[in-house]
Amino acid sequence: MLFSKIFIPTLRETPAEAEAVSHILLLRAGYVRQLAAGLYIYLPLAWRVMGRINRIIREEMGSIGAQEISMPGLHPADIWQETGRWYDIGEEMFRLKDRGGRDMCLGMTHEEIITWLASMEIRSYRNLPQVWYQIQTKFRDEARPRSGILRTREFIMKDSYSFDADEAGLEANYQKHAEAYNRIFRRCGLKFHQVESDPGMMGGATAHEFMATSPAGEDTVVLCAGCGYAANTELAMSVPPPQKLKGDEKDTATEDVATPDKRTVAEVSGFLKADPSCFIKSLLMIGHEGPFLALVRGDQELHEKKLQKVAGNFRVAHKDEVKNILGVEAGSIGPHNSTLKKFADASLKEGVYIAGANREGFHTKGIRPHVHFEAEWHDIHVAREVDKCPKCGAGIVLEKVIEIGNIFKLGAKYSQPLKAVFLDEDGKERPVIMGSYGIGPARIAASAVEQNNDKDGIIWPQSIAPFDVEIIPLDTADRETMDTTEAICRELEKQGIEILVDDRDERPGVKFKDADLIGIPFQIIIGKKGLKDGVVELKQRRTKVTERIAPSEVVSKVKDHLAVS
RNA sequence: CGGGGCGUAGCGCAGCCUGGUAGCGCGCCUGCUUUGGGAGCAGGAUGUCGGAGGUUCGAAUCCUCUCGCCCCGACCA
Repeated sequence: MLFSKIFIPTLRETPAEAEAVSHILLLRAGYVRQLAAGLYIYLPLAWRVMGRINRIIREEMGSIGAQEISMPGLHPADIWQETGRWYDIGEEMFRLKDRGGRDMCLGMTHEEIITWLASMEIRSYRNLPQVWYQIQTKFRDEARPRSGILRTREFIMKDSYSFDADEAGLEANYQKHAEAYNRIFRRCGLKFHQVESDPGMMGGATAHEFMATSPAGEDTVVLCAGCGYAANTELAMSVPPPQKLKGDEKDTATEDVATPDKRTVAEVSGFLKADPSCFIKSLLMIGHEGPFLALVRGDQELHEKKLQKVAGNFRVAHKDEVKNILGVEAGSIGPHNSTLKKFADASLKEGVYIAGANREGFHTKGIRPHVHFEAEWHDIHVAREVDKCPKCGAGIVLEKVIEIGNIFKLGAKYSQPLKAVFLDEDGKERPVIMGSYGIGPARIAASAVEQNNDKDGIIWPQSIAPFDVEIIPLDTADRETMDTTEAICRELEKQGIEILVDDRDERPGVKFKDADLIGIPFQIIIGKKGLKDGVVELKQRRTKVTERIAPSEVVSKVKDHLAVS
């Protein structure tokens, strides 16, 4: 491919709206352009990258027996009404009416549609198992699209769905997908983790996410080097360090102390000269069944999602509600002498604590769990790096990550309402057991850029680079330079290696800068200087290491490099 | 949806506070020179100052409304 014939609008300066590294580089290197918030146009280079990623996905999906199909992006509402998601999902679903006034929506995922298909076509256990997938556009009216192509309102997703007769079959398909996903992300050159995740609204018991390491990520995972425990912080357990007592705590008696104008844990902690871990943070929440207290240790933060899982939907009480319900300001709440229902972090099961006295300007010392208050105990704190692994006690590490794939065991969650049933060997009708499995190819691309770049631009992993090699003839008017370029080009193409030739009549500096920015892993630089010595230069984008070699040897050298990378 | 920021030439920005003929750099076009890391010189083109309304003799600048984009948070099947 000739540079002059492919549209690569590189930018010298960074567009103001870009913040994330991948966003900046994909814009600057001429890969994408933004149409509106969360809507992107993929230019030729980006589309080639997507093509390579999707090819890897197709190969690996094929290897586990998945069959590619294609489903509409426009859906009738009634199927979504049958599963209830038409009503459960709010503004995130794009809804519209057709000319006949029928309710429609743009598909944000395809469980409903594929289950409808299964309900129509699968009759017998003999038809099972099936694994169907597609690489197709999804629509989600995100509250806040962000970070370039990382979170968009329209995006391509590889989604597959497994149909089995029983749980054992699901387990097998789930494992196959997990293995295929590991191969896909490894082949795409990503650093990633497979972690336990919250099944959330997808339903089902088991779910894992595939997370690419990146500071631009929206999620955080907890990783244990000791035993391999890995989980999204939304559900990751962790054991906090022991409480730091001063040693002068009294046995059982509680005592109120004046703490004028001190509200936050930090303020009271400094005032009373006690470590934050000696405090109970009490937060008033409004749940479906009325107000309740959430309790965490003073040195910890409450994880609202974890609490939601055990307490149901809730919201933080407003200032005036705190005053009305408890009679004191937020800084003076305590768990003792309160009759409200309480959810407490498990770390509060033991120890002696200071908490708000439930009267203005005072805190109570000497509060003991079980003695002075009872609660429902759960891990509801935000994991920190000072915490220990819940499985093996070793230290844990927190990492920012981008979600690039997920796998869910759905069970009968969709097959039941949509009546996707089959007759088993005994002639008994049973719901199909399902799993659903997603990958975001654009997020793979963005993650690859996030993980592989330097001050000069992108450094693509070989497997998903838009081209394998960029050839840079420095003087396009020079006969020998162009003859050599064409000869090398022909040989490389014969080997199935994809090449971009910068045939533009530009100064060498411009070509070098653009080549580094675009990030094709190898550059072959052909200039008069080198040809005088009978050599061309083979440069690795990542290391900037340059080898001077004879034109006749370039092809085999490139093949050597491609083989190892 | 809550909080913050920004909309001025293709891109990056200044001008706004304190109203008075809209500027700079890069890019673009022409010519000459140059040709191994975003060239030099000379000449040139380019603006509904996001939009609407208002104040004023006069608005990019002040006021009101509105649209869009970005960031933080909430949300995220």
